[in-house]
Amino acid sequence: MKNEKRNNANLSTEISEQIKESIINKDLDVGSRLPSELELAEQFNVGRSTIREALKRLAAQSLIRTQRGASGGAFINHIKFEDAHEQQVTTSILLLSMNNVKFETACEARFALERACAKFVAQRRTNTDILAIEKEILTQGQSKLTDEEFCASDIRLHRILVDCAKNPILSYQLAGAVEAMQPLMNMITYTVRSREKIILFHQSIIRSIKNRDAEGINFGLSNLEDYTKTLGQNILASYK
Amino acid sequence: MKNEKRNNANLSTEISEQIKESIINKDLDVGSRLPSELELAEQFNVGRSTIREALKRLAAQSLIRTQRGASGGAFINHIKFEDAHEQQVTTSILLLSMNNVKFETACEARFALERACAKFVAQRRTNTDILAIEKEILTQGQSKLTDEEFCASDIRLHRILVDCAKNPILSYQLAGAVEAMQPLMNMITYTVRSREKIILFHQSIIRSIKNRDAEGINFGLSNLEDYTKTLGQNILASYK
DNA sequence: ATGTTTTTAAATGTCTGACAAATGAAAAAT
DNA sequence: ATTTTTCATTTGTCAGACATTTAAAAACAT
Repeated sequence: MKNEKRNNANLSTEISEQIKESIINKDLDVGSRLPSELELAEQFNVGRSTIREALKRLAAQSLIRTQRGASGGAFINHIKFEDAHEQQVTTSILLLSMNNVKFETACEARFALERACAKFVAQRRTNTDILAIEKEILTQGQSKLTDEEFCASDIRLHRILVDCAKNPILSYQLAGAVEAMQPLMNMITYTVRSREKIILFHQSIIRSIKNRDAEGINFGLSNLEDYTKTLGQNILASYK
Repeated sequence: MKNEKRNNANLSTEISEQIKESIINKDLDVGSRLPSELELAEQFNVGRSTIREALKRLAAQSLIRTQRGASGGAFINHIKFEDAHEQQVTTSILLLSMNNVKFETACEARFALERACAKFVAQRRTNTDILAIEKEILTQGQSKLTDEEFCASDIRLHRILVDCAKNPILSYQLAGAVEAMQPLMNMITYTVRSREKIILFHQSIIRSIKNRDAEGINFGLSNLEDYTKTLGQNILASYK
């Protein structure tokens, strides 16, 4: 960690980039402690506040965590899937809303990715998974649910479905696509009629999951995709 | 943007979360300017350095950008797919390396996601796309390439393939999965024999793309997946 | 000797005030 | 009318101070 090239940008960015590189290149081990802010300030020949701003940048990406007190400091974080999940979803939501992505486009991506799991879901689903999905389907049948609650349960169901593939990478990647759709899906009005149809699709899908029938899962998902797109037609060109 | 609930955590985190919420909820429009650091400090009743640390956190997630000078300040960023891409890849790389994800698991996810694009690639590929892929295949035939260069071209080829689907969400999501694999793939030694086989697979895939044959693309990708997994066998249990 | 309390030192968190540097706009000079 | 200069605003950086947290060391009591 030298204090070379401080060319163009501001110091705190430069420094945070350098430390980030060191973490990616494994020059710094997970769990190890960075020098104290005062030491870093001396090493990089900058003020303490500059170091602090650099560290805050890294903390925002959960690359480090800080602890106060005697043997405190900044520690290289072990990034877990859950940590990354939230940020992934937030970013995806903003990407959808800021880039005028059509409902149809987002829908297409979401279901295409879900279908990518079908093969593994059929192979690896456990009975616990099935119970969890069936519970959501039951929830969705309750007529007292608000549109938001119905939608939330729908998203949960699809999350469970994806997790059935038992591949953490798939789960992580798809979380962005599936959960980022929630704001869009929340704009749909779920009539009694449409809820019934969606639940029928879900029941068809869970049957295929039970039977370990990948083709059937795909078919059910495709049908659901088509129906979701028609429901989304009223959300015209783009999501504002 | 009030200064309510400053419960548990430290102030700068609290404040950055509040502003982040305002951005997600569209209380603050894209492109609009936040109050100056001094004004924010007054509003939140904290020091300027606290505000600055909060803003640095947001900047690290490219939620805002800052400009110096007279009519400068912090502006709500329009997050584009390219902006999010780099962070997505970095995070994915760290997730893979820090969570002892098996090569096989990462490989499975990567190819499953790529296959999810096949249908759209077959429908939407342009002649320009095909030329770009063929160029990479030619590159890969040059024997003078180092393993790293061969691998880089391989990754580029698959990026182009994914982009053929003309769905920015898919491209963005898959970039993480595909490019994050690069450090793992770089550990593979590409013998003359294995390069030849990979190129054969690529040629089979590009043929199917030309013929708009989704099934064929899937088949080619699956074959390539199997072969990649055998190549990766020497990378034993996990990526260290 | 052992357990408890107090003290201490180290580290981050926060505030204040100062100055540097960039930048756009207004004012002045040409 | 055009160019130059000045000026005000705002972020970037630094330095010093104090608050707060925390673990370990020291002091104390049992």
